[in-house]
Amino acid sequence: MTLSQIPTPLATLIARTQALDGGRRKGALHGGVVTQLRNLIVTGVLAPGAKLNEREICEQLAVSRTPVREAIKTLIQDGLLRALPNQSAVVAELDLDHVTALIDVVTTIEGLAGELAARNISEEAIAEIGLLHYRMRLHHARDELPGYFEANTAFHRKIVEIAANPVLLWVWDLLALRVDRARYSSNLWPTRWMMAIEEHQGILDALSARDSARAGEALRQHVRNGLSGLVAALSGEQPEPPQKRPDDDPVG
Amino acid sequence: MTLSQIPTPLATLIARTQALDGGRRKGALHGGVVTQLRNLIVTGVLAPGAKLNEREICEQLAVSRTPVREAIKTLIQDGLLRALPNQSAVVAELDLDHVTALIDVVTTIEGLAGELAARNISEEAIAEIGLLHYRMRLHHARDELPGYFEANTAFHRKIVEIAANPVLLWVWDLLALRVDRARYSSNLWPTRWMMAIEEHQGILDALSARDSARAGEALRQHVRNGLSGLVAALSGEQPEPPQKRPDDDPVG
DNA sequence: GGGGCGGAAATTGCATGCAAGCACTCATGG
DNA sequence: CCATGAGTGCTTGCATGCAATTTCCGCCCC
Repeated sequence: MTLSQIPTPLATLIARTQALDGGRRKGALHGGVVTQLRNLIVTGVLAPGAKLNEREICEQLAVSRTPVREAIKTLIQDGLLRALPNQSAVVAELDLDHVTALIDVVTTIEGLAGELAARNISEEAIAEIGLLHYRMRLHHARDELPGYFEANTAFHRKIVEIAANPVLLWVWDLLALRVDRARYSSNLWPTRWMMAIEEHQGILDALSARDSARAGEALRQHVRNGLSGLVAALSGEQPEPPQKRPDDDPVG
Repeated sequence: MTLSQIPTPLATLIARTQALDGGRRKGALHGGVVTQLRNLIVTGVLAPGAKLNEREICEQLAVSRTPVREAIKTLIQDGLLRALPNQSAVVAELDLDHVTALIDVVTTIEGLAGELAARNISEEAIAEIGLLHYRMRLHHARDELPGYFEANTAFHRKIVEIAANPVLLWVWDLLALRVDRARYSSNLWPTRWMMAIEEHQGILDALSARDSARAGEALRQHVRNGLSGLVAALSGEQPEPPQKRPDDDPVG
């Protein structure tokens, strides 16, 4: 079932983002296509298992096949797509097993980041983290989920940046793609908001105190809690059984 | 300084590997080019900072630019190359800082792998690990460094496989590229052989006993020792200080 | 002699053309 | 009615052509 057979939200979403001829600098197409497709996959607009037809993407993004092909290769490397030989790449499945597997790895990585960050952190960095924390609280108070998401990602990434370990940051960025994807495909978050904010406060405190062990442990707990809840949510709701497709229900 | 200006070991090495038209299956060129270039980079044949001229690679590998371009993009994703806009990709530097940064991350990842593996390990897997351990001892006894390298990598990767966490394996594979690269660029290993083998024995014992904590700790110690030694070696020899550039030394 | 500048060659980035392989259809036989 | 197989169209994989940008070189000016 290709995208052209459904009302193709792909088209509308891409159209809204103004294709990607904004900059028109020479080397911008490849990166632009990667970003576009990545967002579509992470946010779930392109459902797991969906086939990516190069030709269609070319038309929607108004570019030729070359950058699209390269972008697809990139996303395969990132693990967001699966490659089948001589066939369309498909959006990688979001197995429960896979998300479960993420828990241990991300927990470990973020724990390490917390430990390292607590050692290196400067007053300025503490202030930046605090700023992001309060941005999150603000978004929470206003019930602005997207803003909260963004600030949350920035908060965690900032900690990894403070850890001042480029390899760690690189790995974290790769993992964050998958975490975000899982996060977007679940939508029970309000229940964890309060708890997450308290945990963030604890992390901030530990970092401010430059307590390496406590920061690491706080982050591990926080990440494990979050991802475990996410897995629970996914295992409870994700089966998405009556995801009625418009061309079903032949009676109507 | 392009490759064509030096006796281009690239050519000879690639020629020896019989280009890559062996299989001639349709979808084999891209992967083949990636593998070729990756090996050249990891083994150090392509020195850090070297520019990769697409045209030259095309000629040497006897393929067109399309698969080469895609392969370069892939290697950029892997962090083995750095992309400059509208310029040739260059082989990523092998900063001491970067290798140092690897220590913490790889240590943590392998430690996690050890913990998980110790829980899941089957009798068959124990035997496989033991087999690899003794293959290493054999290669050590025979002073066969390449064989030892290979078995060593297989030993560590097998542990990660036993951990049965696909995300962990994915991350490990990515990190292994960098570790191998650093390892190839250093060449003091004989001094650590004996110690490494003892440590491997300890890891094997811990895994056999299904002692998760001990296995994790043994692996962490082992990896940290190895990588620290590697950093020490690199910082001692690698600075390649009198890498006299022909246009230096205006006195001469 | 040194530094700045103009132009040409070379290189990357993107678009397109062509062939091989897979999927889908439909007819055919059991 | 179901299984099977040939034919056709579509899709990917690779090769190649064209434009923009960088780089390199020689030249000119100071």
